[in-house]
Amino acid sequence: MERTTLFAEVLLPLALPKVLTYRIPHEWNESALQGVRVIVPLGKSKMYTGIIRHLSTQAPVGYNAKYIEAILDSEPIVTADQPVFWEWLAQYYCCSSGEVMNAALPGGLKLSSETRFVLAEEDWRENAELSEREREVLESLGTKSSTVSDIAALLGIRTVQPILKGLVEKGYIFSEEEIRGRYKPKTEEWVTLNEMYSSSEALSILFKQLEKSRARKQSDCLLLFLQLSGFDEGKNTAVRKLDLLKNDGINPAALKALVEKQVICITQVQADQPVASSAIPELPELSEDQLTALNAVKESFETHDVTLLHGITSSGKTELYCHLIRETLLSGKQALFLLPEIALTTQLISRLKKYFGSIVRVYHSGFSENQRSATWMELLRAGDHEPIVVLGARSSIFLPFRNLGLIIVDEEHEPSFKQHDPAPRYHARDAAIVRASKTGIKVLLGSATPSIETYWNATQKRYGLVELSGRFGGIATPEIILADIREDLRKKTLRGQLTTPLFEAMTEAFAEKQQVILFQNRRGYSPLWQCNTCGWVPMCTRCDVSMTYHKASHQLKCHYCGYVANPPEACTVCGNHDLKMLGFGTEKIEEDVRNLFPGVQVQRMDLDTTRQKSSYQRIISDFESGEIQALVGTQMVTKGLDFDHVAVVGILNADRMMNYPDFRSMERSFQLMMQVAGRAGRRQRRGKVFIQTYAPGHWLLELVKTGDYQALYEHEIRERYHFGYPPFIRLIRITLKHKDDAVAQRASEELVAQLQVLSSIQLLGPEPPYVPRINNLYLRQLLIKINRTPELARTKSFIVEAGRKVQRLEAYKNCRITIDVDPL
DNA sequence: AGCACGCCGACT
DNA sequence: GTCGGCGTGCTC
Repeated sequence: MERTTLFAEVLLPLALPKVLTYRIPHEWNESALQGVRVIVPLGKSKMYTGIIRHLSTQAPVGYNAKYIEAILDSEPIVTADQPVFWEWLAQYYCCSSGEVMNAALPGGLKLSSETRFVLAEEDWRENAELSEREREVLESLGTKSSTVSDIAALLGIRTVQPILKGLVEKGYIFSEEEIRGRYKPKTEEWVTLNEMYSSSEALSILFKQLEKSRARKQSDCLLLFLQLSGFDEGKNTAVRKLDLLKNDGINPAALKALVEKQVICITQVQADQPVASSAIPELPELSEDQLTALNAVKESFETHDVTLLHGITSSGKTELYCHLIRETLLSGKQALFLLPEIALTTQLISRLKKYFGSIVRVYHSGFSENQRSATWMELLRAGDHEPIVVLGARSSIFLPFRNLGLIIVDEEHEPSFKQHDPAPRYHARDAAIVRASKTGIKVLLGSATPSIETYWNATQKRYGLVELSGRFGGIATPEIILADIREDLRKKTLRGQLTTPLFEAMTEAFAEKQQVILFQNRRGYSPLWQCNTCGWVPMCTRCDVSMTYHKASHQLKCHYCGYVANPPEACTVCGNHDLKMLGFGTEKIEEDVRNLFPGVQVQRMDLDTTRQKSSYQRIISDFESGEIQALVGTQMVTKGLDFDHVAVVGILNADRMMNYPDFRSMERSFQLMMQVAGRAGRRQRRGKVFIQTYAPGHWLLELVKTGDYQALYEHEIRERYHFGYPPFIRLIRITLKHKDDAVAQRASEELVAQLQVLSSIQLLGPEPPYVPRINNLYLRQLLIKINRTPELARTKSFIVEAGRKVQRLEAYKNCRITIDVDPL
């Protein structure tokens, strides 16, 4: 009889332009389902994990489909709506669905093969015709198998493929594909009684037989099993193998014999996850303001899917979120709480865990692949009404919730919600809103300083808006003081980088056993060295930026490509030894504080001091315990930290961020400064915030001083309207990279020419960005402004196609083009 | 992403 | 010459 042959369109986690079609072996016709994972060969020898998107009986035309190698799941690994969501994201953010899948699935669920080379012929030494390198490879394979990269490292060359190929052909080695799946769900072995022996009669016969064959151990074992399984009470429950074996006189051999006689069966059962205790806890009561706001949010959800909660720092948004989460869980749905990555490693987690206990799952890059895969599988297998709340970074919008009811996006304005590189360059907040809109999920955006776009959506009634005012628990807003750096320069009283007012406040704070946080948005010691004679500046050899001096390691580092060099003894142009340092970073501030306040414990917190994951935690807890009195850091010190004894906060150079050439720089600076200021004086007393500046009269600083978000919004939205920026238009940024500056320029001009035909867009550029060369590639940027048009999707595909057309041209084919939709 | 193929400089 | 770097194109 003729059997149907099935073909599967398989989505692979790669930047492939389309899905690939594979053939399904007949014996798997029944188990090949949409949404299950399969292992497929791709190219010469690699195996990848893919997901079946569609099944068809139609053989593809023009090529012979390869067979799928294995089916990994008996049930779909994704919920039905997920691939649809992926495709939407791929289209919106101009990338392939494979790239979205790659970002969505935790690593542990993406098995792939690794080619390992194994020695086949022990007597290779006899052969005199082997080259030195071949001998070296065979020698190392004598002890253990290796991967291609192992061998490349061993030989110190890159092209090892020909050598290996030669050895395979000559029969000295062979390769094997080892499929590496990193996710191993914890399983336990459970023992059950075979149906045959469920009656007392059958059992007594069995016992007699065992006695006859002197299988004493076996009958002991069986007896104990029956006891544990509650046989006497007429029950026949399964018993954990471990529980059985931990009793004296029970040995594995006896158990094995019983299994062989088919008296009992041993089955692998997925170990119990810390089962979500379905009890949904009570929460501390809300203040009157919070309760009013909570009711307002709920009311708003009746007419809006998305609501913005605008509440200043420590106005108690978290408690409100918790109540909302609780109500969602009570209604039988699940909740997702999105936070910027960095805020996830802090106190908030312990707070939520305290409230919700085992219902909470945390999901971000700090967790192992196995743990993340476990969370994924747990959500997938959870009952529709199982109460679960996931606390996660941006990638948790991809989790397979069965019955999601609420998404909270805290610190909605945070730029880290947007993935920068690699594709998909998605914004988790926007993606959450899209995911929610298709399924009736409610989204709550929370921020003390909402992004201009979000606030605009709220004022346009597209989103609901709830204002939460008043600091929670009677904490006073900090006093903000502008410290004029020029004044200290004139009087020559600048201490290191500290102005007199900041210095004095710090002195007082330390005397009163209070703590200080200093913020400088730049790491290293000094970002710029300059020859005092000729003006020469040490630059990165691969990028067009000056090298930053790091004193601790006594090195010059490029913050763009990571290039490291030794600091020059003298100017390489004029030979003069007179080099001066301009500008300052966190390292310099740390040194200043150490010099100015001997005896005060200072700690720096930036990328350089938190390379290992644990060090971040350690610094936080040392600061919390009071072991450290002064914390000097970059952005890191601004996120999600609450400390009780911070009397003084210093922002060391407000001007740099305000002068950054970007249409969002005022908004950003305002958000950043408000956030840093919020670290001051959490309880008991009013904290002081010093903003050091060369321009104390700047309008933005005045607004920061009064914390006037409304005024900032009014100002910014007018500018955005006037100059044509979001939310009034949509932005797409195209970056072209080429090793030749002129080619990059010409290619971008060609792209402009291609795009000129679109009537609904305006083009800005091409122009070299702020840093015009990174890693030896010259950059050009093109900003596309798209008017609000219903043809957005078509415009985007036109842009993607235009990019491809440019790349197809002979002269520009090795030009790299990246498209960033809604760039930040 | 990884791997093969093909082109070209700098070594035996 | 040929080894090995590097760019380019394809993968069902």
